[in-house]
Amino acid sequence: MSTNSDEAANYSSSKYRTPDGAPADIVIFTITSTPRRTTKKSLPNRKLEVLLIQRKGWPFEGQWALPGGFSKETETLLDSAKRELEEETGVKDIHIEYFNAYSTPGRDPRGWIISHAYFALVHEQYLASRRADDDAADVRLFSVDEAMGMDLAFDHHAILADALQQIQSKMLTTTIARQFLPEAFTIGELYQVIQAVVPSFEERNFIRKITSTQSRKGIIEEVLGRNGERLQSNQYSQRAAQLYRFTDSVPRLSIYS
Amino acid sequence: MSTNSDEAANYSSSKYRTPDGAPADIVIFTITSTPRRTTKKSLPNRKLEVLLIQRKGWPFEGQWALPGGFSKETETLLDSAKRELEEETGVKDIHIEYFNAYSTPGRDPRGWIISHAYFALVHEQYLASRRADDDAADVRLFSVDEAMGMDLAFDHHAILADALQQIQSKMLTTTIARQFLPEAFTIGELYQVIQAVVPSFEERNFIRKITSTQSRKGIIEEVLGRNGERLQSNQYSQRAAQLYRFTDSVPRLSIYS
DNA sequence: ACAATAGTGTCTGTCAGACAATATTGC
DNA sequence: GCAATATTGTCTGACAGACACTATTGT
Repeated sequence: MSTNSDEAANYSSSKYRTPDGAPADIVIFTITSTPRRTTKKSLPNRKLEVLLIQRKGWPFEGQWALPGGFSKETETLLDSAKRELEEETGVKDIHIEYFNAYSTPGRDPRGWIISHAYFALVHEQYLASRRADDDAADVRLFSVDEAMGMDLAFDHHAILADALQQIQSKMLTTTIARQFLPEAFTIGELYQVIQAVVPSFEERNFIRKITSTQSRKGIIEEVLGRNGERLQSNQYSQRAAQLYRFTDSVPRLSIYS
Repeated sequence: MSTNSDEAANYSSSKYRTPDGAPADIVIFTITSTPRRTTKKSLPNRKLEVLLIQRKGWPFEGQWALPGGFSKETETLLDSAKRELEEETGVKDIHIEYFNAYSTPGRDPRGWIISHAYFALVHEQYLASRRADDDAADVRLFSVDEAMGMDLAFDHHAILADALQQIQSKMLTTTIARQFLPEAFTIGELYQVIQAVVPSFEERNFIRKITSTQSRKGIIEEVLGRNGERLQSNQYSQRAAQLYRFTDSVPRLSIYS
């Protein structure tokens, strides 16, 4: 009876056509804040942005594309995506999530290449250095609206569209909003983050629902100081606002109950 | 300036290690009904089952595994998965959905093989022929509980576990229950299907919530005959029950509203 | 009559949605 | 005082959750 390695050697001698690569592409989202021009303290304008790179070589030379790179045999796709993310942004240990694979024949002129798409959520402070060298760079943040209107390389337009749908859905059904916020935040900030990702979101009694509705009360909690006093912030307003943090509770949703 | 094909030819001469295949594996779920032994009409027992095949050759010869097969350069992964699904079950045009990729190095002794996992939901009537030749077959339905306790080939245990989590989540947040039900069904049947997939689901006032709660009323509707009379069924009960069908409305859930 | 499922009555406390009103405080 | 945001008051109709109760009909 033959050993495994014999069989493997035997197997690999087959002449099936095999893929020419398995890259991971990453849709890196961030929310940028720009102060409003008012005489009083006010909430900043927040905008959902996505990081694109300008391609240097064939194919699609000069066009903007999602950052990505070929994965290696010795790593998982997630490792590959994380590596790429760190190369582009300099940060690691960031929320990153797989969402789809793209395999339409001919999608990549280099050959049979199935791309694996991740999205990552990065706090804007981590991208501060990037934003300094802004105009002439080959790595830039674009507003999502703008990016959706561009002629991106490969099928990256479709990938971006899918990623956007993902993040919008997850923004409303999970607590990923925390990825764009500091540990302690005000209700106003949270509301803005949700609206930056899902512009159609509107909830008149937001503060009331999230703080005093029994069924939703669990997802955030008041931040208390060491003496049990409630910590507040007046960073964005004259009147100080209560600070909250996300709890560890995982919301469960159902259309049937 | 060189043409694209020149560049492609030039590019493909690179000697990067490339994957040895990109298979699609499919977790095929169905819900089987077995009549209860009662003297009166009664609802059947429903059980969530998954289709497994017994491997014929190296590697993992003799072990049970998820059905799957290598995709080709000329098809998308979805096409490949659909083809495989039809080969195993004889049915097509069935709900099939991508949910993850598996790329841990060494997961497949045949080489560097990234597997793409789909789940499919098949109405039990389509698998009726399979169930005839039951015991000695190399293709069989297992209850999910049983399958989760087996030593499956490759990392198929993890894939199955992920698929189960997916389908449970989607059962409660989307209308995939329709895939396991006839066009017109009773509330009792719907309740059973949900419970077959999510055993912990329990909703005392189920009929009331789903039929008369304003916010949920849209997802199913009464089935009416040609004269506007309400159609009922007494297949499973002495007292006839109103028939319902799913509407086309897509439920939107949010933890913030 | 009875088993098995289908569906309604009723009650209490909570929530949703709308909008007005008040609170706070740097400028 | 004013602007800008934060937070509470108040009201009505709808819903949630619990449980008891009635309805239907083949066997």
